[in-house]
Amino acid sequence: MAKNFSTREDNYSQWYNDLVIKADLAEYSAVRGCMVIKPYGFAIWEKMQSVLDGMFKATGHSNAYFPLFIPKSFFSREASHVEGFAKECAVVTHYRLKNSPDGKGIVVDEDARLEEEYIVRPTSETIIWDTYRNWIQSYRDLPILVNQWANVVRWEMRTRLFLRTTEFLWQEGHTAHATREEAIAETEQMLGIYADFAQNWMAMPVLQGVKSPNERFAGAEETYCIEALMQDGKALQAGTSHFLGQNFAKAFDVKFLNRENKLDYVWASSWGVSTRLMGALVMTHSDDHGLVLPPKLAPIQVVIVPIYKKEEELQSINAVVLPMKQALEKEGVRVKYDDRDTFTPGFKFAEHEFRGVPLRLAIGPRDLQNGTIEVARRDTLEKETYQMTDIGIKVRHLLESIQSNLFNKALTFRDDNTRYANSWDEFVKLLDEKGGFICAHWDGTAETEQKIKDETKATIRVIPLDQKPEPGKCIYSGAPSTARVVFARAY
RNA sequence: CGGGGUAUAGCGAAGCCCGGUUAUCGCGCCUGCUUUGGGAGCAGGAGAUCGCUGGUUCGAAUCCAGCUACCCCGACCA
Repeated sequence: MAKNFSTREDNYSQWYNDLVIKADLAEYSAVRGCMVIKPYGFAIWEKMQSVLDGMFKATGHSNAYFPLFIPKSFFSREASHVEGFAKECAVVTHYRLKNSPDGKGIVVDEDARLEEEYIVRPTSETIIWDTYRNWIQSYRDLPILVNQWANVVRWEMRTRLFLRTTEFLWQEGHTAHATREEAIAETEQMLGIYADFAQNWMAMPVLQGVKSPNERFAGAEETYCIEALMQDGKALQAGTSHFLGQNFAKAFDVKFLNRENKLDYVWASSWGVSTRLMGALVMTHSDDHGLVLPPKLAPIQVVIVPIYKKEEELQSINAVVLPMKQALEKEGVRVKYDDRDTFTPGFKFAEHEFRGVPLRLAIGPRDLQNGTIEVARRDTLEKETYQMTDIGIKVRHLLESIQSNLFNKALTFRDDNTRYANSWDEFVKLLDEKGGFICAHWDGTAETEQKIKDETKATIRVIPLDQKPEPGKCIYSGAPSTARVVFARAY
């Protein structure tokens, strides 16, 4: 499997593509820019979904579902929203096909043109706020805390598996509140949930903060984000949470009577993470031997490989493994017993390694004799032979150890690749030679940010929430600045 | 949309310049035997309208024209 597999050093983006395809996460489809997420890849996404969904429910949110199609007119209601998405919308114009007059194939029936064209949702704020108008009359109807799991379409010019596909899967939360403070609190709470998920489940350290006006969501007053650093030194936005102010309430005329019996517009938030997280997961931990998965999200946490020559040997191995597997499963460990007789042990080792299974247990005649089992961990590639007794406890400890090791490794990497620049020359040099996060002073203007982007391709990834006040001068304009922001080249 | 490239078996390639029987190789796939503690070996076998359409020719994967699709680089982006 890992034969003819690129290394990170050699060609990072080739390495990423090879990995996604050869680890069986996804493949290209017949549709340009759209991928097929394969069962193994989808199992990871399902795990992410179920954990996040639990977190949303635990904070009082409910799931609902809104239409895939959005009337074109809805989009023009909120000016900056249209501007942000107009260039990447797929549009439905007809609702019928007919046999081609020349008898060859099938054509669009021009008589079946839609009165009003539909946009395939690139995001659902407009249809949802049009709906909320009917749901909200009084402060007693608030807050509305709704999430939907859905697919969206954004017609990107260039696509990459998981990181940027024309159609992708995500969740989008849309909440409505009686006060500004409450909406902001919701926005920040969800950012916290994303950070928690990224760090404690994906083992991926993230910076939390807000976007500069240039990078803000179309229609938001403030965009919060979690930002991660990939192994090639490029930043990846892993999740966003928007404080929408009253922009959509005003655009869709959503008002409520407050406690003082006065009409007011509703305050809003929206927040989302997508299948892009899969790309983030791959690029955070994987190595030149293939995928590396944090145990908490791995579809298979432990694989057991029997080693035998004769059928009788397999029988005696089964007698030990099957009860052990059951015991592990009882403790909540996801175990696969790979007893396929059509592949050699060596092949299975390589395959599970490539697919990122955190722990591999191998057991053969020698182990049976000695009461031992060979344990190999994917993150360090270390192999060790343990006594069979109490293997359940050891496995659980090892899984925990792998989970925290992956996080610590990624954190060390990020720390090693976070640097300070105090002059323009230094900034450009660091960017070109090292990449990574660069903390620097910025004068706070969109013009300066744009110029920096034009000249270096670096953008302000995040203005950290825990930003420390520090007087300084903007690296580009020299104008005074009160604190550093984080720059990087990004996906 | 601009610039560059590619299209031959499930995948990756050779053949094309210089037209000539049955289109070649590796991986993968199928069958059998031997194997099995890091990607097994041997033997046999299946699998291709050479991207599409038309032209030149006795004869086209190969030459010519048109079309289509995909990839890479740039402008847009979670």
